[in-house]
Amino acid sequence: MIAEPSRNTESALPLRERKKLRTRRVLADTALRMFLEGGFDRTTLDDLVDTAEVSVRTFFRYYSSKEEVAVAAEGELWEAYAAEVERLRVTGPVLSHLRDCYADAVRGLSEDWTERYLATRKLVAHNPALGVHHAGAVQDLQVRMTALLEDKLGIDSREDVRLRLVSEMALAAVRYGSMNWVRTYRHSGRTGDAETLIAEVTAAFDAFPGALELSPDTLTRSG
Amino acid sequence: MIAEPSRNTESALPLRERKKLRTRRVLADTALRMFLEGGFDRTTLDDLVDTAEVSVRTFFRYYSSKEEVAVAAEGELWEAYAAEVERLRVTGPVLSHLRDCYADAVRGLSEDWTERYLATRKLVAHNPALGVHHAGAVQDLQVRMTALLEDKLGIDSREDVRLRLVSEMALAAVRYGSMNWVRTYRHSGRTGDAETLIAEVTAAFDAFPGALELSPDTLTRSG
DNA sequence: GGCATACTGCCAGTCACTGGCACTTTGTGG
DNA sequence: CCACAAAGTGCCAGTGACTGGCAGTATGCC
Repeated sequence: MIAEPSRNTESALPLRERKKLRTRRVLADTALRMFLEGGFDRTTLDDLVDTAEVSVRTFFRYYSSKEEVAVAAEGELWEAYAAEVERLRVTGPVLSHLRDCYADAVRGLSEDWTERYLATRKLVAHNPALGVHHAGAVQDLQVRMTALLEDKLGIDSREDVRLRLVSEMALAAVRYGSMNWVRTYRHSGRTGDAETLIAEVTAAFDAFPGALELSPDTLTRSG
Repeated sequence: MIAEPSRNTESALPLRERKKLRTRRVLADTALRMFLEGGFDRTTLDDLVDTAEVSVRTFFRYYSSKEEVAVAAEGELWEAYAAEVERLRVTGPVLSHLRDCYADAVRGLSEDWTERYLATRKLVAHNPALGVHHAGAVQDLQVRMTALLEDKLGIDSREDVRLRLVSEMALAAVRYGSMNWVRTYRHSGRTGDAETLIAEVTAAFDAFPGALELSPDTLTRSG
């Protein structure tokens, strides 16, 4: 649920803050590596904290669960996405706006994020418990984004059905686009790139009008 | 993830099966009652199984987690929904088809289901852990429904973006509609009724075209 | 350098969840 | 009616995630 601040301000912080940031990062990196190598279930928290050289108690001051540290990279994305939606003024169709915010958010992430994210997604794909946690995080984001849009547009989502549906659709597009992106790299050792991810997600956003009309009669095989 | 068979066949089963069904039901009912009265976190599994008069070991032969038994009523709905989608042939727009399947599924559930479902949703609303579990269950259902539609329509969801988006939209409508329905009864002791639930969800389904165009310019306050 | 504050580690505990084995109950065939 | 196999259940002794409390240590501020 909590993510690193953006990359450019890293070194201008007081020593204590830099240390915390570093611990946070070491934990996430170690976790990702160990979970990928030894499996999420078979790697115990004790193993992890020993390797990362912190105590169990400290671990829980940084991450609220074993699941959360595993998907830390994804958490960064959600933070950035929410921040971008909060930052920009809405012009034009809301759905297109959310599509563009996603692209901006991804572009603003640190250099090595793409690789960590791809690894995270592969991990999630192999583990049901992480899948559940992932679904929960997306749901949280959706609640958060709906609240942001309510403020910005001055609509109450309880009165206007469309507002909540539009954020549901946005997250659906994000989920679906990323899934396709991950699939591209499955079994290949290649590292993904951010622009391809953005392209996949954008395509999913833009496919909404067509999806509404999908029916067995009008079915063309290729779509 | 597992639900009771439909109501009409209950008594025609061998003794052993009826006993199992009864245990399953006792566990779900007891859990719902105890969690509502004493809180989900503060009620331990030991408390629950003592009251339900089964051993811990047996509990886990019926439900895979404390969370699952708490949302058993919702599990029944997902089972029924998936079964309905599997049963019926798709005619006309897929989204409308999924909307109608939902209505049929709800109508096919047992008499007291509505009340249990409403109680379940209130419980979920108060507990983050249950919210996460709920999100995971919806995600599972979505994967399952996508697979069903792939078979029925002969499309590969990896090739045709629209197929997966349509099931994302269906589940979004279901989520949103039920949320509104639950909100109606919040704080009131009244018990909800199934037709109102169906009406809310149907309205959400039908609001999709409008949601696509939602923009700050074309905003009418009422929607 | 001294002090308040924040961060960390250790300890002991709770609780969800699991494998293994012995026991009981149910359905079945002589 | 009585075995006998199969299915269901309970007990026990674990493992592992997570938490509260307290004492020790480091950092930032004067």
